[in-house]
Amino acid sequence: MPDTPSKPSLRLSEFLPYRLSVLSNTVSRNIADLYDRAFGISIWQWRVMAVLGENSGITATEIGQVTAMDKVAVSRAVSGLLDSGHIARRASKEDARRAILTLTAKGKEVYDQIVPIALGAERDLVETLSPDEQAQLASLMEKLARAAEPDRPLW
Amino acid sequence: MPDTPSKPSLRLSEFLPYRLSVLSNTVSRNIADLYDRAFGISIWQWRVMAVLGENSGITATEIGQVTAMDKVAVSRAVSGLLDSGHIARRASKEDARRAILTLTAKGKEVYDQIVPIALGAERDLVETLSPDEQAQLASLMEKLARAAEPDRPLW
DNA sequence: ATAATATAGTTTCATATGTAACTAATTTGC
DNA sequence: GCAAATTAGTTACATATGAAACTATATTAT
Repeated sequence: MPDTPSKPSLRLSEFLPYRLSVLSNTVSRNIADLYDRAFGISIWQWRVMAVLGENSGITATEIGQVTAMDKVAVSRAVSGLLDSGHIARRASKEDARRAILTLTAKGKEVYDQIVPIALGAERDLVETLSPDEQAQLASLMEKLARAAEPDRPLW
Repeated sequence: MPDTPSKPSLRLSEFLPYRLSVLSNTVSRNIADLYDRAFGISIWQWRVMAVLGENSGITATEIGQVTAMDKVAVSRAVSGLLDSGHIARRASKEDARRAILTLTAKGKEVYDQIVPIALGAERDLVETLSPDEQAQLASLMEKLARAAEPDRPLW
């Protein structure tokens, strides 16, 4: 029996990269809207602040490594956050090329306000999943991330 | 016992929206690079072609609904694909505002070449998962998508 | 029939983003 | 100790993107 003409062999709506992209954009935009509207902070700026909240006093390059942002994106986010007074910068004593970044008091305040918003949004999302499913999700994403980028740093 | 100061209550690397975003961008960029390099087709153009490959003769607005692209993005992708001769446009007889879009012969050829590339890339990604895990992934993403966008069309 | 409203799609404008070129400081090799 | 190569970060330029204004057609209400 000859092959049936097998019309469309790709259904966009079931194509994993497409579904990932739509899901990710929807989720990120929903959350970013929250803190952008409240604090005028972009998604890239928030990532920088989030990293500094976890680990104060690191450099732009280190932020780039942790956040998967390229150095231009980091530079621009840092520049905006300096202007708005959310972070401060001082030159490293050991290496004058590097700049040590920290949250200012104002930055800490905003950070402390955004964290529960971000975590709440995440919770709204994952609480539709059972604890088992949440664990599955984490594991599956880890595997996919490793498959997509084999030389990825292990976090 | 007083609360411990609970340092960073948000770890970016474990924050689902962030992980989704990094994963999605990595995956999409990997695949888009393949057909961009080979055919000079952008990710938005590919989505338009993918929809027309599944369902020929629809309008820009319908493409936007199916692909979650806004109408400006569709308009630009369509414009580029018309220029490159991958799709054709004719006015609808019932409604002169609408334009009926179809893949040209050239567009079909390219479509038929990209489909296996895209599916192969998807397979490389998901074949690291067991069939069970693949089913879990689909189900989890469906639940998350519904939680992220409650009024989403059911596909 | 006609004025008001709505819809399909394009264009404009302002902003965001990525690549490459650049500046300044540091490290390496000799 | 110094020229060559690296590294941190910024700037410039070209392109991508999103929001809003716009054009043309179609629909609705009177």
